[in-house]
Amino acid sequence: MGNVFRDYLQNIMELPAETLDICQDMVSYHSVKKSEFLLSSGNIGGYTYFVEKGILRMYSLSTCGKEHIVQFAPERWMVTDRRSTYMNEPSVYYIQAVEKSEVVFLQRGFLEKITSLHPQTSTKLLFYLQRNIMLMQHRINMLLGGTAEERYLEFLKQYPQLISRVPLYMIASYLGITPESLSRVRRFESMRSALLGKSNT
Amino acid sequence: MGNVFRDYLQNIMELPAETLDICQDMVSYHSVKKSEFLLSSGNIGGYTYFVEKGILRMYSLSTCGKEHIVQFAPERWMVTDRRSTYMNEPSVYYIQAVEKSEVVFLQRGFLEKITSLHPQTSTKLLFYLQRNIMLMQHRINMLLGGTAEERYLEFLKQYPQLISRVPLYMIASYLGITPESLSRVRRFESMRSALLGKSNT
DNA sequence: CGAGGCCTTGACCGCGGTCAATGCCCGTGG
DNA sequence: CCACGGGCATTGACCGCGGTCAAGGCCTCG
Repeated sequence: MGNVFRDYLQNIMELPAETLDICQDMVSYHSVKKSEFLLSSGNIGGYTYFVEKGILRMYSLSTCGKEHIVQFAPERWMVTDRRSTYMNEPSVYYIQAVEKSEVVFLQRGFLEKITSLHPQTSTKLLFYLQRNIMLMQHRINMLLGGTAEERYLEFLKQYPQLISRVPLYMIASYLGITPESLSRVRRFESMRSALLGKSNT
Repeated sequence: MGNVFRDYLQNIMELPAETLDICQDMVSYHSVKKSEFLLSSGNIGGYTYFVEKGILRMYSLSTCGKEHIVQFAPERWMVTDRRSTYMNEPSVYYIQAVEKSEVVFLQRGFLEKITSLHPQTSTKLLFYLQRNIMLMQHRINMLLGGTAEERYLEFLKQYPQLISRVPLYMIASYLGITPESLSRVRRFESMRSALLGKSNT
């Protein structure tokens, strides 16, 4: 198992090393190649994925063949289709590596086991989920209200690390617009900053 | 405190009555009138609201004065601006009664207290939050992909109880479209079902 | 060096937003 | 009991943002 994950559990989740050792057998460490799939639509998701290095994305495929990215998971994020994993239903999502990644696979029930072994962790875990919900609320708010341009600017603000690492057509899909549209928005942006003087360094 | 809430904690959350009694002072029961506000933008949210009867909605106001409904909370749902309540920041949301409602106010930290008193509850609580995230994932998916019509039909499927109780302009706002647009969609729907014969009873 | 993936550009078009007017329902008060 | 008024839903005319389609350029990788 990777050290990033150990670190995360011990420092962020405040989980003692011993508890972690007990659960060793519920986690495993994998290298995944760019574009490799960890979950495909139709299958049942058995794992939650913790990203040590790289980026995963979770997306669905609409009937007309379009990808909709529900979530990016860069370093220290977790991703899973909760419906599939917890309800034991076939997933409607794909989880795929955007770049070569190092990923910790957490077996279904791992987090529950940890909280039962060490109840104090549940506070942290609840907090993590709350944060997750917060972010999703905010995103819904954006999708409801913002124009293509506003959403793009908001994305830049919130995930500056991602723009350079994720292909634009995926970002477009995350924002709910087409690559063409994103391209137009970006042109306007660069024209604008050119006019205002090159105050961007 | 209302019985619905007691029921919910004891049967769904499997919380023993004694534990609940210890926390009595962290909850309070209120009747709220239609259109009354429980939280206004700019204030700090101190409570999570559990709806015993009625419907609450949480929404934001965009700069151009438009409402965006993040969530409806009918009977047995909880609603709160997690960012504000847990980060102690002024909220950007409003929480308002859609109809006359009976609401239990849970003080910040109530749920945490419960899980610390009775750790088994955390599993249930985690489950509740997971469910919440699941639903939001699904909604994001809809907002990303669906046309106005698809979103409306999906809403009908998921929340049939709400259409008759919530004014259409709020549903439009929840779907991220204008009332005019929703009206057009509904006309098409009724024309369609008229043509196909009145197989709708 | 070739091929394929990604980004951009332009022309066109349609969904859904905007604005304005009308209708409908219902609660309130004279 | 009826008249009035205000909130909500609907309709129509118009328009613009962003989607679609097709083509071209560029970079990377085999």
